[in-house]
Formats: sequence, C-alpha cells, structure tokens
Amino acid sequence: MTLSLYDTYAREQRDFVPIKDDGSVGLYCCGPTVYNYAHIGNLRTYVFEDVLRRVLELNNYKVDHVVNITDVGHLVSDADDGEDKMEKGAARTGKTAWEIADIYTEAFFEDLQHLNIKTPTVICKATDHIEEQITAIQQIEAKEMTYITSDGVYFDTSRDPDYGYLARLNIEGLQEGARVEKGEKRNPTDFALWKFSPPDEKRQMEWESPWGKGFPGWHIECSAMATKYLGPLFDIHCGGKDHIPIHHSNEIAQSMACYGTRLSNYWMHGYFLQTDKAKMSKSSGDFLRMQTLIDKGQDPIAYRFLCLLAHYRSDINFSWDTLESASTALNRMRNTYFQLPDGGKVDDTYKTRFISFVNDDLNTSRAIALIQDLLKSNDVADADKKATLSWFDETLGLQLADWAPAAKAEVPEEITQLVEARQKARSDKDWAAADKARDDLAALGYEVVDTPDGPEVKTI
RNA sequence: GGCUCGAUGGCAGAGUGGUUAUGCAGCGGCCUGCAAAGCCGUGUACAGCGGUUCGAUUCCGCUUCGAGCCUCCA
Repeated sequence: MTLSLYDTYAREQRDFVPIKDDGSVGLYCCGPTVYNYAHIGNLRTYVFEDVLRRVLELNNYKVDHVVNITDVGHLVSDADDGEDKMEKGAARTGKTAWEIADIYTEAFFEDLQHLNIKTPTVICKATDHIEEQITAIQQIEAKEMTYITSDGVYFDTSRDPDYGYLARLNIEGLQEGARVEKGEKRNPTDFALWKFSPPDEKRQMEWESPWGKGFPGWHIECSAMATKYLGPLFDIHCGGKDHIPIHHSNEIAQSMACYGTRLSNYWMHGYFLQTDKAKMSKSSGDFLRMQTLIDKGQDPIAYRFLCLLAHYRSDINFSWDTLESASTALNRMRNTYFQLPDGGKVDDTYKTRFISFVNDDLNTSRAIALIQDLLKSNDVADADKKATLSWFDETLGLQLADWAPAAKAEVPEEITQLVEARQKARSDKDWAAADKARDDLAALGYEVVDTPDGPEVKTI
C-alpha cells in the first residue's frame, strides 16, 4: 500500500519513493539545544517523528534515524553583545558549559524513554563534529557565498536565487519590515556560519578555525552532520514548524552551496502544542516538562496518546482537562485490552484499514478511531481483537501489552475492620450503617467497591 | 509592517461537494441495597458575507478572529 507524506517543500502530499533502492530510508530530525529541559511542546515533535519512523518500518523500510544534539552555545540574538545560551546556563548554575550539556542531554533521553520513543540509530553532538562544520564552511567559501564581519563569517543569501523557497519567503517584504535589524549583515536573511570569540574573554567552548578562534553557527551543524551520516541528499528531514523560515531554509541554502542539493527529498514539520492559545516557549521561563506531568500523577503515555489523537500537522490546545480526558480514554482501552483473551490472530480487514490511515500522511487520529471500531465490532473474535490491537500498537507505541491494573494496595488493619463491619451491616441489610462505613472509609482516604468476589478497597 | 498557516458541537479533534468520525464530559436506561466500574442508547457543529453548483461544512473570493515566523525557539 502506498505511503503518502506531506512535503513542506512541495506544499503537498506526495507518494513516498525512497532515494536508495536497498530498502533503507534516511531520516534526520533536528534535536534539542541542551541548555535547559525540553518542554512537552518540544516533546510533541519527537512523538510525531517517532510515529513517522514506526510507519516507515511498518512499510518495511530500514530507517537510518539521525538526531543531533546541539551542545554548542548559540547566541541569544545575532547582535554582537548577545549572550550564549550554554554559557548563560553555566553562569546561572555554576557548572561548566560542558556539564550543562551533559545534564540536559541525559534528561532529554529520559523524556524520550518515558514517551516510548525509539532511540535514534545515530545520535550526534555538534561539538564532536567541528571539523566537518569547518570543512562545510570552506566549501561555501570556495563558492564565494560568504563574507566576514567583525563578529563572524556570514552566508550571503543574496547569492542564492532560490533562498527561502521552502518557506515561500518574500525577501522584499522582509526588507520592508520594521523589525529586521541588519547590523553588519548585507541582507536581513544572512546568517552566521562561524562566530568569533570575543577578543577580550575566554569562552568555555571555542575552537581554532581558518578564520580565527570561535564556534560554529547553528545552521551549519545540521547540514554538516546530516550529510556526514546520510549523504548530501537523503529522504526525510523533520523538525518543528518554527524551523521552516529560518533554520531549514538556511540548511537548504548551505546544501545548495556545497552540493547543489536541497539536502532532503521530503521536509516534514511538527505543529505546536499551545497553552492558553499561545506557543509554549522555553525562553519565557515558565513551561511544562515531562517531569511536571509525572509529578502531578499523570502518565507520560497518556501524553503520547494525546499527541496521537490529533494530526501532527495541526496545533493542539493543551489543558489539564484535555490530558485528563485522553488519560481516561487510554485507561479504558488498556483495561479492555488486558481483559481480552490471548492466542488470536491479526484481523486482515482491520490491518488493511489501519495501514491505509497511517500511510495517509500519518493520520493517527483515524487510526485511533479505528481502535474503537475494532473493540466494538461484532465480527471479530475477542482473541483476534487483542492480537489486532497489539499489532496496531507496534506503530502507535502505547505499550498496551505492558500495562496491568494496579496491584491491590496493602490495607491497614483499621481499614480491614471497617470493611468487614460494613459487610456485616450489608448482610443484616442495615443500609444506614453500611453507608456510614463507606463514608468513614472515604474520610480515611479509601474507597470500597463491591464486586462479585466481595468488596475491594482502593486508595482514593 | 511583511510572510505562512488555520477557523468544525461543552472540550479535544478527524473527515467529506449530497450519507454516523472518534474520544472526554452531559443526558436517559440496564446493572447495583446504594455507589463505582461496565454495558446500551442519545442531543447539539461545520466563524460571517458573497460566488461557482441541481446541491457546499467541503471549491473560490472578501471580512472577522486565531496561531506561527520575521530574535534563540519543536
């Protein structure tokens, strides 16, 4: 069955045809800048990329999945006095920039584990690839598409006639805009390939280069590492939609300069998770991260489920109520799955429908609606429902098979006595006493539920 | 100011030129001494105004509103 994916570059959904004919697919995903924790909006994009990878695998491709770690400091702004994020983080915490990077890199991968996101096949750090970045800058320089200012080596975007096509940038419109500060740049869209260290201070992260001591610009990192691991033209490049106008436009410009390619055959972008009708932002200081959800007793997989409920190409409005409703739905599904018998086989009709949905530009929302159909179906045996749902879950990653109802908690003697007293009252049909016992238990934080096998006690 | 994208029921969110999305919440019922869970059933929607069409929520235009980018940003 044909896999069809929306390509931002073409602005349309295209049937997927891999570049190589050996069954492999090159997938590059822009990773985190590790100067702080990821927030759940960031994480939504990695969930989307994980589903993309799983759908590619469902289509029998072997996915070479590369994710970068931006551990080089990058400027807060392009102005000369801009502070560096890594160095700023170091100053804030009293740790070195290198330690900061390690701490947040580790936290990032913990977040991915919580969300059942598959580990990339290649994880590459910018600081481990300085040589490759310098080489790439030299290649661009050889094409005479760079110039040097007092603070760095810049890419001259006016030398690229197709600059900004990905974002359909209107260069003249940008120039008319009031908010663009050029500084020493020749064009508003020009960007730094290499930044010089300030002459009077020692940076924690700096390297020698043909242009002087300094550090690489952000955009060259992705181009250089993607090319190193996947070649100058590979299949799919992903990132958040905010990368379309700047970061990805610049990556493409760099690749055009170096290799005459647009770097990736497909450009795919994850949309935002909004809170209070606004984008969640690291720089605004206050944001929700995975640990915040966990601390509030939320299940990370419920968040993954929430992400899957919507199409990756539409913004989600996040609220605690929304997460709660996703969580309720997921738990019902888990319970149902748990109670279904094993030993069935995957239902072909549902399998085909599932593939048609996820192959249609990752329509996970229809795939999840299909689960409801399946579970309510009168035509599929219970054991087959379980096998089919289990097969769906290889792509959805909800870890249904790993879930089990919470074990019965240890109950203090005092509570057991109350429950027994209530049972006695019930058998005596003394409903008032039974209800009082229920109220007393509730006051102590326990709920009693009557089942055919007798009363069960749960903490509230 | 420029550019890009969007607007679906109480909430979240699919989809479609004429026909049930789905989930959560709500309501009614079954079950239960009561309750919880579960099961069955059920209402309300396609921002506004024009246009194309036999017919538009779906296509086109305008208006209004919203988000994003233009500064690091998923």
